[in-house]
Amino acid sequence: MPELPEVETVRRALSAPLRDRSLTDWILRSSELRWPVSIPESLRGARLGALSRIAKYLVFCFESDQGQQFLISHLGMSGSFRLLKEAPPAAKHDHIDLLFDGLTLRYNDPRRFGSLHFQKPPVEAHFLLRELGLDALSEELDGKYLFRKSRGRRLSVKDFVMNAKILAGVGNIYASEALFEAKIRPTTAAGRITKGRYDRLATAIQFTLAKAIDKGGTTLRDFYSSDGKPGYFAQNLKVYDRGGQDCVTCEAKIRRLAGARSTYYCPKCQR
DNA sequence: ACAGTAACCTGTTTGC
DNA sequence: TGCAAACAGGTTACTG
Repeated sequence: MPELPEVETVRRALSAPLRDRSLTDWILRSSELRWPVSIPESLRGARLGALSRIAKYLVFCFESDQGQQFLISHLGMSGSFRLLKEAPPAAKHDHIDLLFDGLTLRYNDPRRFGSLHFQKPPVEAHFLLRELGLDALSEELDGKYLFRKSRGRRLSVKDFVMNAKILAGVGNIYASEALFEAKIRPTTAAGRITKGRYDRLATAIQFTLAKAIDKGGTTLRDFYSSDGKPGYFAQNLKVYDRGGQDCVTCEAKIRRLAGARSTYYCPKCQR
């Protein structure tokens, strides 16, 4: 169940091995993902150029004599890409194989909340990307941006930073973690937070995401990168999934708020 | 425009 | 042990 650092980890694992390889064929065992998948015939033989990331989307840029074409993929809650030298028989939920010369890229997704779309340039015109706010790691992100966007808004600051139209790439784990770093109570209305605190929050978001990427992401249950490695940031989580445990910096106990998505915070450090 | 909720799915954990 | 409920890292669509 990947957030931005996990998607970036996957991107890094796939980029070098797949770059410049040609897509020779594909196997579509099930097209029933979040949206129906269909792979255009024009992609056959196309060479993979850059593999980039926009928020939690992986963007594969293919080049051929037909020009550029993009594969836009999202892992949803349970999607994963495995890179295989010799592909074993497909297992349950192995929906799609993309066959490159010498390597198989296999997409598995039990819950089928993930997606694959194909798009001609400009890639950012795609309906899933069109309305995204700033990427959470963008150099343009600062306290001023968050402060300006939040004026008059009554939703919680946690829901505010998780809103992809405002800030794209921050999910439930890293929202809680960044708010702890910034010492901000997650339930505070976004519109009532000062500029100075948003300065701290912008810094905390980027710091937290960067550290998680350094550790290869967070493996709580089932996240594994495309080379089979887990992420090691779970050991660095300060509040997420730590309800009832001691705060790492004071004597208070971490609280968990149940809701559509659980929120964790320290009632003493975060005011 | 905004806020809140339901919906899309399967698998695992928790509680009775 | 069995069964049901709750929960899981995401996002869109719908409602008021």
